[in-house]
Amino acid sequence: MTLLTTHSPQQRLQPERAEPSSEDSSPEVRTLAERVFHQLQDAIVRGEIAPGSKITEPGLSKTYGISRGPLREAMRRLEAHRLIERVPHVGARVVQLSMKELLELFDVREALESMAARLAAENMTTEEIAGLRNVLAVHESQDDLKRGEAYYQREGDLDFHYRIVQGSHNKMLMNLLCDDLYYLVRLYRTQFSASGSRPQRAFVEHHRIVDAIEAGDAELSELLMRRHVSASRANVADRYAATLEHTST
Amino acid sequence: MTLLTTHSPQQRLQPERAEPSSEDSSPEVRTLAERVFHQLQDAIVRGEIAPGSKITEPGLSKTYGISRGPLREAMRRLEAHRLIERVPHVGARVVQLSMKELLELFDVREALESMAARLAAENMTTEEIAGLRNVLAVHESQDDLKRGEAYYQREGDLDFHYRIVQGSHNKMLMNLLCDDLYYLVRLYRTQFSASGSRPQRAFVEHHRIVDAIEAGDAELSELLMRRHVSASRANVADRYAATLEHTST
DNA sequence: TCATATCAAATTGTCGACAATCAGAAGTTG
DNA sequence: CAACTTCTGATTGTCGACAATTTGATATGA
Repeated sequence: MTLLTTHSPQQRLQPERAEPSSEDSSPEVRTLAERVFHQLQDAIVRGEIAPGSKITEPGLSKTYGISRGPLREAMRRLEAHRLIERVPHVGARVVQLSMKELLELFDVREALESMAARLAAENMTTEEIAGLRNVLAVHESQDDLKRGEAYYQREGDLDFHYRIVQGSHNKMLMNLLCDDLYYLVRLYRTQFSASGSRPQRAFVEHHRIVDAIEAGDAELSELLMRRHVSASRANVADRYAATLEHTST
Repeated sequence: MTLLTTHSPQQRLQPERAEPSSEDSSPEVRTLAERVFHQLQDAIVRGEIAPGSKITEPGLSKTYGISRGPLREAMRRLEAHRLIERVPHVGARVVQLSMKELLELFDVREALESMAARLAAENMTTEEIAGLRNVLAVHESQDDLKRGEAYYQREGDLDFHYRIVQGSHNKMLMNLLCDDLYYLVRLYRTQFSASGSRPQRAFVEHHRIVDAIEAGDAELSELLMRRHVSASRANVADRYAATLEHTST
């Protein structure tokens, strides 16, 4: 399923673009380093490269058919995004997640996303709010169809948070959350594979948040988003504690 | 007190460096790419490389006496830290700051540092708190000596915030604030060179925050830190507005 | 048998050279 | 004289090769 883009000696930047799903060519795929960065990012987040596994430059170089130069630049970017860990003269491996770090990530998200919700209540346009409501509608209908299924709920949930961050109109916040942390969130979700969680309650919370944003109530938006993330964190922590007790007892 | 690990038996580059201020050799200077990354980071933050100026690979390569390979990796890291901006096939330039982005940075700091203060109140050890108080003492004595002077107050202020973030014992928070944002804060301070600000009031606020942390009052610590950062932001915004009116009127 | 020292294979770090692309100067034409 | 085209110079992107370092395996000794 991994679409291998054969180098295409001709065809520099044909205006034809058909793939709607693969978004690896929209922003910056004019260089090999950028392309392999996005490919590796996807592969890691999807779990196609095992977490904790060592990745070697000659190996990847051969796999992706490029030289080690651009590859190393891509790895440097992955390192900066905390998706891989490197040790000089030793090598790199896909980041390995601990429950402690996952909870740390939730704390950071709570801080940043509550701020995002506050700013969104102040700055979001009516069009953006409409789009946000639409996301909730799609989200909900899909949940009607397949209620236990968590996959679509997954992306829908991220899409919801994503749009609120965009609505903050704060570029720095957008970069931090969307470019850095959300990839980590996806990684954690695939690694702790299940962690499906409280869909109904999350729905209600999402709606309340949008209501507050639409009303322009910055304080309430912030508070609700803080609680929403905090509840997710508590849910994950509880499940983890239950797992521990279950195995030990 | 930064432990210098003298490695280099050959020592190709500068045989001796006596600068006590340059702390470029503590964590990871085993490779040229790491070294030039820290050197460039310092040079940019200090304003030695003009903001907005275009930086060219052959130029830097010659300046630092290394090949373009490691240099490009260093630049990729600088790009990830938002200290330079790159355009494929065109070039890179030192980031140019706008007041809008500075205010955005303050919003992000407000969110993250208030969370850090909350966690610090819960997790900081007595030794760490003692160190924090010591920073305030040094801070204050220097202010007694040279009250108008803002330079030492500068670093002292950052040191204060730095230690609280460390005290949160949240690695992700530490990385985000200390490795990414604080370099941006320094850069903004040198670019908006003055922005000396309300030292007395900041002193009081710092003390109150430490009091709350020492008392283990997480909620209060968070609130005070939020107000502290918010006040700094307002101060900068006011000065900027005044500057605008002054020039236009 | 276990511990230590030596060594070899593989991997990472670095370099110089070539190809692709862009920005600006020069020239041409209406 | 202005606008467009062409071209040249420089810069960026990519590659393959060499040097430096690490890891694990082998051999040696107590």
